[in-house]
Amino acid sequence: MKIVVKTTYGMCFMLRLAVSYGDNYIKLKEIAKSEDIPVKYLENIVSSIKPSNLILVKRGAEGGYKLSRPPERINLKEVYEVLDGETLQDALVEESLSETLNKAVVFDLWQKLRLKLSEFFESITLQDLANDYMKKNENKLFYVL
Amino acid sequence: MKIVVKTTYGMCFMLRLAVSYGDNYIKLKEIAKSEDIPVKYLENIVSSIKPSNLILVKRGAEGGYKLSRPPERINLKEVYEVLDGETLQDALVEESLSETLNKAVVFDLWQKLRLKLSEFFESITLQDLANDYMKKNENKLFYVL
DNA sequence: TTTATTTCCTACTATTTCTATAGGATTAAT
DNA sequence: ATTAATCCTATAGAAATAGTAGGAAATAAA
Repeated sequence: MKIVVKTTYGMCFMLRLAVSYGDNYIKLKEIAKSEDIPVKYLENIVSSIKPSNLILVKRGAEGGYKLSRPPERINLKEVYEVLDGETLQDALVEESLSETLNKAVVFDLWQKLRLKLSEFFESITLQDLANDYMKKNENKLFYVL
Repeated sequence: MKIVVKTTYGMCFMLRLAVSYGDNYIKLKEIAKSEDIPVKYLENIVSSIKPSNLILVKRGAEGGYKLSRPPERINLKEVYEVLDGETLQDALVEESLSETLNKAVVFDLWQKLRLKLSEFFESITLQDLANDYMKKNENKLFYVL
């Protein structure tokens, strides 16, 4: 069970939009550069975020992205689910496997696990992450001085 | 984030040993058959479980496997970690990614998630699973009659 | 209206991981 | 000895991951 790079990149992107909430549209290229993410790869990732309506887009020159809602009203479950491609409710299940009694028990276990994950992500908002970011940034500045 | 088939198969195998705890050594072939798992694949999986010392092996004719401890003294964290190949503590992290401030925040998030997963698995024993199995089996028999 | 800039879309590719399969070596009971 | 089981190494096809590439469409500014 792994968190793939795509999910980390996507979460970083959303975090950046959260930190900059209230500003103008943020350019993808800018984020890719400061976060050290391949531009073209981030484009792919963001294109998978768009259908969720979590972000607003402005195309063309001086375009970019911003959150469609205040970060305190976006929880990480929404973000995670769109990045991971499936809802946490349905995830983890292997449809292809035959049903035996043991497997049924184990699938029930995976179901409980899913619920835990769901609760975890739902309990955190993008604003919480942004706050963590601010805190880390302060510490960083402190050590530089 | 997905649970791979190997983990499901491995958990089924351990559950079967838990249900049969107290009996003689159980043959892999037998488990593979009743659980509808490819024999050779299960051999591979079990060979990755062995180093954990969660199971005892008897080679040769009339050989097989059994749990090395009572199922109520084996928690699923131990089982999961050996199946997944790494400890939940260290899992999920992408070493290769460069460190930016955003990534640091997101990695902290993954760390918290790890902790949740760890707690979840640690709170359940193989005996708990075996009890679930028994319960399901009773219901099944009930409906057959 | 042209140019520069930015997102959007489709396709491709290399690498890794997953899911097995194959064949035989080793071990132990009968 | 024979049979039955685990053990070991190697291989291979399929799928997912992590990107790359090239240009089309949209928009702002000159």
